[in-house]
Amino acid sequence: MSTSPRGSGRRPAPVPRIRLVDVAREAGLSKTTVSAALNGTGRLSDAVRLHAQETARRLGYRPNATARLLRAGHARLIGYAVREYVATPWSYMESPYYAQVTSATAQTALTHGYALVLLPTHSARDEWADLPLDAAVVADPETDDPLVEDFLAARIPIVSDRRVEGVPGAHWVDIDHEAAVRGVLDHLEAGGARRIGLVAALSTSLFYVRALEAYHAWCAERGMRPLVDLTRMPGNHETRGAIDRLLDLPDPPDALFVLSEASPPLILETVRRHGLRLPDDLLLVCVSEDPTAAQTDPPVTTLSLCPVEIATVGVELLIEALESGDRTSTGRIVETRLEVRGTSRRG
Amino acid sequence: MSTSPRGSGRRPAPVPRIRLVDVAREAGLSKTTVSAALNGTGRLSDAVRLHAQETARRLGYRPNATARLLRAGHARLIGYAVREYVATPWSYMESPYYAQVTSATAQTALTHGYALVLLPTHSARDEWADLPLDAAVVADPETDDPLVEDFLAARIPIVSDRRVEGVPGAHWVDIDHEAAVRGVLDHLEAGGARRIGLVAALSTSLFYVRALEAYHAWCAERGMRPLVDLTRMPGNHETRGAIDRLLDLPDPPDALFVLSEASPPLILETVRRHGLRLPDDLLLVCVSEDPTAAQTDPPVTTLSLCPVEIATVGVELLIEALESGDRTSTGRIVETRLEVRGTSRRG
DNA sequence: TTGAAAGCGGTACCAG
DNA sequence: CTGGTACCGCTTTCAA
Repeated sequence: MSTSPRGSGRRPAPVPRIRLVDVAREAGLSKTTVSAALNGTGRLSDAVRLHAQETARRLGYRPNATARLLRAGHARLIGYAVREYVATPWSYMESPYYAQVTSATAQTALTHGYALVLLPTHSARDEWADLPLDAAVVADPETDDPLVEDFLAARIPIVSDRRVEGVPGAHWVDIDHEAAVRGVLDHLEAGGARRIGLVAALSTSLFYVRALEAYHAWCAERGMRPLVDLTRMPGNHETRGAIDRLLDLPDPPDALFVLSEASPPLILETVRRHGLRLPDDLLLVCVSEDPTAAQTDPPVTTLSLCPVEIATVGVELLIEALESGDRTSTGRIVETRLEVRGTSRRG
Repeated sequence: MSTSPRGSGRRPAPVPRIRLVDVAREAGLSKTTVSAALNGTGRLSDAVRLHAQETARRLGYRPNATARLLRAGHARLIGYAVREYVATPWSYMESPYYAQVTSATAQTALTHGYALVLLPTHSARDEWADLPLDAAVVADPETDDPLVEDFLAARIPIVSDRRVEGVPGAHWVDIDHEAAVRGVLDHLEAGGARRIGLVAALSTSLFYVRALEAYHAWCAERGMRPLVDLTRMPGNHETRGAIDRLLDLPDPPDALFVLSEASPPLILETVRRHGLRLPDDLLLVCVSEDPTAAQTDPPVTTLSLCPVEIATVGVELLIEALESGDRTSTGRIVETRLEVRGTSRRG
């Protein structure tokens, strides 16, 4: 009989969970009527509606989400993966930058009625193939990222923070790296810097690559000798080593532009060990989203890559495409923001 | 006809997505056979299997995740919400503590084949009722948290980091607050502290409440005069104000135990503005998961609340319960860890 | 105003 | 070795 406990499953299955039919039977109504009563649809008499609702409540009925989704044809779920940032599969969360990207992504998705599913950094197809994703956000994809290609092949629209033109279903947000770097260098130059040292991570990350190019171009235009120290990885420890090397040079820089994400107060401490005062002896600008930058003495000037804007714009682009069903690629450039504070402002 | 494009949906619906039947028809086979071929189940001839697979590949077939889930009866999805930490709905991500809880939760879930869905801090039932959650992790629930009650009513097992005994479907991990606080105080006393000042946030959070109780009890046992400064909220700014007040006292403490999460290098800077050297003039222990604590000079002694262990144990408890179908409450106490570093070690 | 029945897209029995 | 068919739980015509 169809009323027998379903699924001769391997479990004891204490209470086989109340289904719509169970409520219907108990209430002496049909599935249809109960469904309509519970969803506020259809035209039912108040008495019947109330009776159905009451019965459902009494039995502790909860609709099966999966069944609804199957019917609805979408899950209102968006996948979220951070690529390339790969100390460990989830370490990106401890970076202020990604913390902001992640929370803003979740927030924006939510306001549009979508929930975010966290995907691991190294996710193969089978990690998400069983998830009913409507769309995906891929932060910092690699070039020809297989994850991206899989999503696209599955006709799951994506958004990434890397400009990609003309790929159907692929949307993007990006920043103008060159303008950002030049903005900082111009600012330092205006503050009196004659020799600007750059600390970056030796990474395939497009951000570093493009920023370095912009730096070299900017220096060349002025006949300024470039002065770069590349760490092998981002992070506090390596960054401090790089700063030490630069400041120990016989001809040390009078300004520092630190691209590799490091803790602002720690950078301050590192500089001070060399007996330098900021901003008098050295101008300093860091790329950082760490709010402590504003709380040190003096506060640290930072270049913000605007993770919140990137995430917000990206998700909106994505959802717009999703809900219009339009797979033509869209994209936007987001502005970076130079927060001028004490370490780069003299007098 | 059943072959007509489904769903006279309001969208243009460019390519109505390939279904299993489409592949079957194209391959001249039945749904069953194609399904078996693709899933590696059943006993099929190699020729047929290959043909089915090839056809599926050629048409770009992707199984519908929702339909599979409906059949499977579970979604392998775990909801994740952080409560009570409520500057803004997602701000917890910027705290090192929660960053670690979150990533460890995701990691552990993943290794057991579950994905994590981010739920907003203030989520009402309708925010997740349509999500096919198998279980949920609720970090820092409030007392009688409605979210918890909703999950339980929906027969969705949960785990939280608050001890709760005997509630079916509710599992927990917790730390021994009293032992943790006493451990720190004993350590400071052994280092020569005669008067230990405490900085905590005025919060309903159980952690602060229990820690304060333990502190007062410990002081009473020794006839030591308690010295507490409560900030209204956790965070760097308020914490520094509290430290300033304590150190400006006519009879200032010779040791500080900072419970309210604040950036270790910033705390160091604050103390130094009072002309104090660490650890000679002042011993310092902070509750913090911030890795920069180990990188300052001197490095800062911290009490770690072990977010990674809490998350790992919690998720394992949860999944064990989930997969055994056993709703009897389980729980575990996790040890905290005192990382003794330069600011509390003299000589 | 109510209910029967047809799907949503797969999977897994069995019978052939 | 293969395919018909029931079914997962719900929503939505459509007919009564």
